[in-house]
Amino acid sequence: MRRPSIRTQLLKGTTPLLVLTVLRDGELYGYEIAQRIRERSGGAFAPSEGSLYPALHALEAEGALQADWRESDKGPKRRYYRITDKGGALLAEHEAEWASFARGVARTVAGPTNA
Amino acid sequence: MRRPSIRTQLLKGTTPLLVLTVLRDGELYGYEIAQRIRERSGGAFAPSEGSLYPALHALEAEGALQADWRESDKGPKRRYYRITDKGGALLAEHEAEWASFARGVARTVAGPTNA
DNA sequence: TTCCTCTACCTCCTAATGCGAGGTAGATCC
DNA sequence: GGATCTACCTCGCATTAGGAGGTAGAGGAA
Repeated sequence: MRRPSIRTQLLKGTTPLLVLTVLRDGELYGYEIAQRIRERSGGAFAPSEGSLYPALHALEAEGALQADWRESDKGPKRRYYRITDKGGALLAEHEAEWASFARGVARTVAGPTNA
Repeated sequence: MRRPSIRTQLLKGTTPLLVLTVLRDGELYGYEIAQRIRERSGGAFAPSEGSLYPALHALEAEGALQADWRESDKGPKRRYYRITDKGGALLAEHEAEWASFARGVARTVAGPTNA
């Protein structure tokens, strides 16, 4: 009954934040998004395809992302995603939530003695 | 189909960390644990009973917590929990995981420009 | 040609878990 | 008796990360 790693549970809910974050700096296609997240997190996160693609589709359905297919000269077609205004607002919301959440954890873990 | 708040998803996986943290400073019973978490988080977290009690039972089953029933002079019996050595180790693990995770998010969200 | 590999997309299923709703009981007060 | 508060508990739903498996194009090797 190995528990499925603490990390996996902590990750829940952060995928939209991470995806929107890397797309803030320009359009990318799926694989690239995963790579960027891996790079920028310093290797801490490596989203699996099974979680990344569904998340992208959900964000697109929500209107947070816009996407189109493009040919590649060296492989299959790619689906490029870019962030919309709505996505920008959602990103801000996610950032705020994350900040408040992380602050809450820090405060709780921090000290036994706090008023 | 309102999405169930970002916060609810972020919370996943943090309950053991929060519970073990407040118990590090002394034994408490269920309701008290919830109150302490609420206080210490500055109101950011207010674990529901539906998530708190199952989490306590799981931690106890894992050997991270030890518990016993005691009478109260002003209400129903209470179940007091205290942290074991194993629980201390688990807490350390959760703290480390959290720290690394939060660092990863911070790094990713931080800057478009990082090597 | 045929085969293998790499890129790039996708979906199904399982496991974990927070939460709301609902339920049991003791104690106190009107 | 009835209401209310404390304190415990469980059930079922919804969300979501991940692994496994599947499709398909392009390029190189045998």
